[in-house]
Amino acid sequence: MTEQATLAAPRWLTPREQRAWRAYLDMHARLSAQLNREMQDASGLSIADFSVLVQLSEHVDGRVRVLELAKALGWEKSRLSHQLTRMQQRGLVERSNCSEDRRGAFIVLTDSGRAAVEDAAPRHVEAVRRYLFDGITDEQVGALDAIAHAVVARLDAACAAAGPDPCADRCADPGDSCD
Amino acid sequence: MTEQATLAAPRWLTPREQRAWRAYLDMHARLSAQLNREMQDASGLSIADFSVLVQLSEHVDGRVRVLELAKALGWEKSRLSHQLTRMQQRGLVERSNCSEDRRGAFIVLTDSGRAAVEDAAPRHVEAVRRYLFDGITDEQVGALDAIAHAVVARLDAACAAAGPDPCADRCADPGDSCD
DNA sequence: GCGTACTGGATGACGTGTCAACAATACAGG
DNA sequence: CCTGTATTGTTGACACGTCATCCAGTACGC
Repeated sequence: MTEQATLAAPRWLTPREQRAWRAYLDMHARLSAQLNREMQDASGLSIADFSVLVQLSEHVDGRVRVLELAKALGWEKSRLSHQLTRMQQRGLVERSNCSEDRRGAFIVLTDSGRAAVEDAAPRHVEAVRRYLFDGITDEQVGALDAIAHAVVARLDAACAAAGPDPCADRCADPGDSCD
Repeated sequence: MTEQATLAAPRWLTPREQRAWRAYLDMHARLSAQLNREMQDASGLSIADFSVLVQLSEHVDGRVRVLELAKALGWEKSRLSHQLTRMQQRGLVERSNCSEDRRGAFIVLTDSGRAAVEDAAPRHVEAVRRYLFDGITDEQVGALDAIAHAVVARLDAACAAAGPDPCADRCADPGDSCD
């Protein structure tokens, strides 16, 4: 930023760190925009649509409870609910009620939804490879993984420290999100 | 994903790559959510607000043309315009017209905006350090930087290849975004 | 000067994300 | 059984992003 802080000398980032941080932000913004755009153009799906469809397609019967889905994706239930509403309107999924627990709902993958995800997946993998993995070394893949796990561990720790109870919505680990 | 593709054997990610990719997605989702939440709680600003304010505060007179700002942030002009509208309503910035080019507009940092960014910055840096840099080695900082630059270079290349003209809106490099 | 093309910027529509509140059901204890 | 509490899921309000479009003003060829 501009000048030294008002009190308690904030440890500003070193030039190295600043450079890495800015590069990281830039990378993510552009990479995610590009992946989204390509998927939208090629298959009419957003990355969010795709992630949901992938989860559903990995359940044999293509039928999952909402909260289970939310946990698998690492999303808040409200976010998922909105997303499902939109996807339902486009015929990608359906809701069906659950007889064992009448509060609950099953989300069901439609044929159209299955077709969409199967069409989109190979293209998406190619894109991820093209922009990311084809451009970095095997060592860098390892570094990326290590960094990501380290950061997630720190977030988990902060979450647990802040208050064991309330974090429930966002502290779940995403089983696996896509690809 | 689930099974092999319909045609032209898509090169699926290796387990290593899958693991890294998922970890990366998870890290980014959670890190950005956390940084956003902390800034919102502590200073009432979003990361987007903050980025704009930082840019403005780095111009001596706190007065920048919209397109220049958009280029510095690496944002589309429309996104910036919406953002500025919201920020103006909250008194963080003002718009003033430009006499040299009567289409144009200057964006001016208000006192309130300056106070907000100066309050938020040290806390934000601390958070970035706490969740990211304090948890990784110096080597990993280098790796992160290298990876990010490699990816951005590939995106630039794709952008240039696709058509030198139309990419204009999103191909600009962000001068520096925050911290 | 005049028509045409380009530029700077705003706007509206719509998809997306967060938070807070809510409804309905489940369940535990008295 | 009845009452309080926790859980499942939806909704509404609002911030944010993208795309397509529009408008005013500038620039440029003639």
